[in-house]
Amino acid sequence: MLTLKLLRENPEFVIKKLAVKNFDAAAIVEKINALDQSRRSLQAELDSCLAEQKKKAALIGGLMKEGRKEEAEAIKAEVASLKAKSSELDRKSQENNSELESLLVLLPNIPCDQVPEGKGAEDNVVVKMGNEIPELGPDALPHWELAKKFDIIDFDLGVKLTGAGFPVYKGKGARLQRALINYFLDINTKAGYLEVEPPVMVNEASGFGTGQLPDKEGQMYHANLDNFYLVPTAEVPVTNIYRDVILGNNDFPVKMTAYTPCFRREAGSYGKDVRGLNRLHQFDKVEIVRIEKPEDSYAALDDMIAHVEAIVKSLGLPYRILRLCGGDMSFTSAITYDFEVYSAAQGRWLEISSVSNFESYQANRLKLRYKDADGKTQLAHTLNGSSLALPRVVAALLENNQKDGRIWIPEALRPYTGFDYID
RNA sequence: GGUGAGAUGGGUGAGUGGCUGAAACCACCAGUUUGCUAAACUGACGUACGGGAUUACCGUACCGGGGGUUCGAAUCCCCCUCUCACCGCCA
Repeated sequence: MLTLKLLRENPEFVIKKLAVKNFDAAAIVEKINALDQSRRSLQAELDSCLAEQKKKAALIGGLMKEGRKEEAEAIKAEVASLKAKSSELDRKSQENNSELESLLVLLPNIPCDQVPEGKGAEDNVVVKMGNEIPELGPDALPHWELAKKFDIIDFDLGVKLTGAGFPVYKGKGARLQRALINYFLDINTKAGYLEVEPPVMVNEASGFGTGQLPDKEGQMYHANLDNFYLVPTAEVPVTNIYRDVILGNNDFPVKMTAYTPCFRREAGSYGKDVRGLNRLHQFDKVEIVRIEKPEDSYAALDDMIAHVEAIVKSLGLPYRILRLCGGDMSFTSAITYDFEVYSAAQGRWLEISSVSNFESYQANRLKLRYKDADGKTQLAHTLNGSSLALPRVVAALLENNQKDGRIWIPEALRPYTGFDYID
């Protein structure tokens, strides 16, 4: 959520910036500011009415004790009429504020200055590329064929047990998953991220805190008997650790990492782009989350990007880093960098990480604040990124490293897998 | 699943109708004392919104959440949620 203060003090700025996200905010901003205005005047009126009510009611006890019954009764009558007035004002202001609130959540986060303009994926800017794209022979197979050939991932069995998008990893396939998770967690903790193992189901308040609810309700699996949601990413439980928290000025930086399975309904996405590991309903991901002071958040973002890049580099996968354009960014993000790896047999770039700074947008919803050096309470900044999401890493590893009838495991990973190749 | 107890500020915990935005203690913060540490003493110590000469100040709301009774509710009533304990079951 954007803050009312910003909208009130700098509406033109907000409108201009949201245009970068192709969002026409003019009408909403104007409405919000009108409602904000009435919110304040209603509250001022209500407060003074309540103050008078309170003062008068307090007199009654004393008058009764002194036996001045008639005076007491007179005041009672006055209070009664004040009460009628204040409850009417209260009703009005509640109505006003809930309308305000419902408009406020419609506004996406404003993109920061570096975000390029653009409509969609084709307008994203490639800021960096690394590692070589391998030359594969004409008999190279896509990963779903390789998975079958080596019997390491069984999509059909997943269909039997659950449904499409819930693969079963077997043998070296399963071991590879475990190796990648441990490898990523080890790198992250070495870089100072605290390892956290959170619940994979969250309550409604947590879903709201990070912005999945109410807008993306249909994208999460819902355990309706208990009203819990299966997490679509570790970002949700991990960031919510700091919901309703006021940090001290010296509690920074907060750096956390977590592995969780992620569950996504992916309602409405079908077709060839979702084949094999490209898009799943359940997948494994290691996430990093940071909470920073506003003045430090962009340095933290750079640090996270370098960190994720080092991991991708170490796996030897050809990668590129994209700065997403306004039209392709998420609702809540101020800036997002996507990491993609090249999956050679498919001939496609696959997104394996998304690193974002949310500035104070999430923090405002989460009520995540800190006391600055002057003792003032301010909203903190939140950031997160995948480091990394497994399935597409696996897809690219399988496809790019097929050679001589084997799939070769990158050096860095071998201590974790315990084998050098899959055959 | 059964039974019972409970939810008060960062923590422990007092408070059964007005003098309680809330005792006391602990923790935290600032200061004094001190060779250092510790201890002792002094002071400050919730959040949000609003008003305002916009760091002093004032008002209102908040004692799990919602509703009700009353001139007045942390305190009485109703509903909901959650937590804990014991029993049963169980990785």
